[in-house]
Amino acid sequence: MVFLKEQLEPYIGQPVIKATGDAKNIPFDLLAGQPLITIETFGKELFFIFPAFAVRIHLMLFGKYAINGKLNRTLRLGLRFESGEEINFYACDCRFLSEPLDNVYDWRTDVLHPSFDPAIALAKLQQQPQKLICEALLDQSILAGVGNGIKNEVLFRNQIHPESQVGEISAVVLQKLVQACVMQSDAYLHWKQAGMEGEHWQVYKQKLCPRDDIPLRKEKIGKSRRTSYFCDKCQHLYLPDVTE
DNA sequence: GGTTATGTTATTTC
DNA sequence: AGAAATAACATAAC
Repeated sequence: MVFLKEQLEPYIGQPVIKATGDAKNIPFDLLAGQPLITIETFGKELFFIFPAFAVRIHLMLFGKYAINGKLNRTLRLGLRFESGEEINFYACDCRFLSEPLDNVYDWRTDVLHPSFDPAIALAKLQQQPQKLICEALLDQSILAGVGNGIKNEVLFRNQIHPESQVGEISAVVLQKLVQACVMQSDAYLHWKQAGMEGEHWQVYKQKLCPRDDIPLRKEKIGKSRRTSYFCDKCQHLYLPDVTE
């Protein structure tokens, strides 16, 4: 969402002339005339901040947007600005927030936020020792913004098997993983900015392990059944010692 | 044409 | 009641 925020920065300061769409819980009439104070992001969420409220956008799996254009589908939320330019959102989740964002979001958990605090992420990971590492990294309350691609890349690059249990991984290694999530998220943003999205995945959506050319495993792991791409040969599995 | 997929929340079930 | 499983949403690509 940071990528989208950057593209929308020209609209900051402009009043919304008209708001349209089929989003529930969005007061389209109230939006008209409101000046866009600023735009914020938290993980995969984007916020349009107005003087007395905010509008939250989450693209989920299928969300799309068009800047100064329309897509051939049902409009969820469209904002036209004073300059005549507009932003249109489709198939996304929109919410109206009347509470200050600081009361709802802890910016220190957002991997791309300047105030991200790795010590908090580490502590939260250690509070869930039974969790599988592949699920823990996707937990938005621990590492907001980390998605399935970044999860797979971070685990491969640190040679950690996705089915490893958090409690069996040392603090030093967990710390490395947290750091890697930040670096990988940062790198992903740079790829997007360079228009080279998808060209830098080492394992995500790939067939062969780049280290030794053997086939990668692709499996749905854990309660959330999200796909993990991994190499059993390169990635070490940390499990409790069952020899009693 | 069936399955899968950058994700999360609501509902149902136990 | 509360945890855990399942459904729901919505759309393009393989």
